[in-house]
Amino acid sequence: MTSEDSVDALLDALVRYTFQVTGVLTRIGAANDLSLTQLRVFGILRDRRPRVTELAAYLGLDKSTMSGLIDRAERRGLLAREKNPNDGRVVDVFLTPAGHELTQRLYGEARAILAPDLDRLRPDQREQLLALMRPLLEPDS
Amino acid sequence: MTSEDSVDALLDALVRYTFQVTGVLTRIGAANDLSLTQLRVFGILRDRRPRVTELAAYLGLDKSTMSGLIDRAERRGLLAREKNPNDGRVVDVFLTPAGHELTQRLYGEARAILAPDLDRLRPDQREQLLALMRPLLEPDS
DNA sequence: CGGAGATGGTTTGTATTACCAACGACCTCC
DNA sequence: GGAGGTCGTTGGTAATACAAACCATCTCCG
Repeated sequence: MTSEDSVDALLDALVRYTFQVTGVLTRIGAANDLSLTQLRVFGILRDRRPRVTELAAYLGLDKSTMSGLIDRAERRGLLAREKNPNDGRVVDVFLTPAGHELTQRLYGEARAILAPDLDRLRPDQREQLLALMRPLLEPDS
Repeated sequence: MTSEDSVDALLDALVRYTFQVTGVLTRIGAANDLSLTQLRVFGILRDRRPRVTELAAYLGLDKSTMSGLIDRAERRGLLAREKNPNDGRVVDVFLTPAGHELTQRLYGEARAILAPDLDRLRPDQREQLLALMRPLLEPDS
């Protein structure tokens, strides 16, 4: 059962760290009039162009929640909607240049806050951590 | 600059994974009528007995937000308030037995969902990941 | 002592986030 | 060329979040 314990301890650390990062991101967002959810939206849109329903699925939110979320961000010129040419029902969502810029800037701020932690790790440890983390980001989960 | 890149890539992976875990926790919470924020509250209270302001500081929330949050959870018997005997202004917050039980159960659910990912790592990799992660959880940040 | 100022938490008011149910537009497939 | 399904929005309600104003309590200095 040592394997069980090792999973438990790791899970605990991951969740704890997740909350910690969440706190940092919440503060950064607040400083820029963005909620954590909007930050998550932007994080997803960085390298994707999903339809509304896909976006909702990624975030675990209802599609009706997405409407308002997209509305407000669109009104601020940070992202945009576009009817999918292949299917008239579908609406694709994507970052505007201003949205990309803002996202980049916020990631920069996050970096400035979180990086000092990571800097405490040796370069080879960082590589190791990254390598260990990659399988956790696989699409299947 | 390879060191910079390594930090960037790692930070990106961490944030991405954080969002992934956040999604999982949001779903688990929703299945139990709890918001992500409440989950975070319970996560903190697992091993602490903070005053309202401390709790707000941990979460990056305003103290006025905490009042309602605590109200609702208290009404459900999951946590409780108690006047601090040393300072009449201060209100300490802590989990009730029912709250501890629920928190335990939810962590069990999170484990059931996230553990399969972690199981894909070899035991020694898990130890390694945990060891690498520990310094990130130090109090200072 | 005794009050002035600071701190801790709640209350009030408003915007955002989130769900569900119902709807209108569009697609699919027979 | 419908019937039924899918996609996104709208309307209604509750929870979440902030800021400002408030009362109670504590601190500390005269």
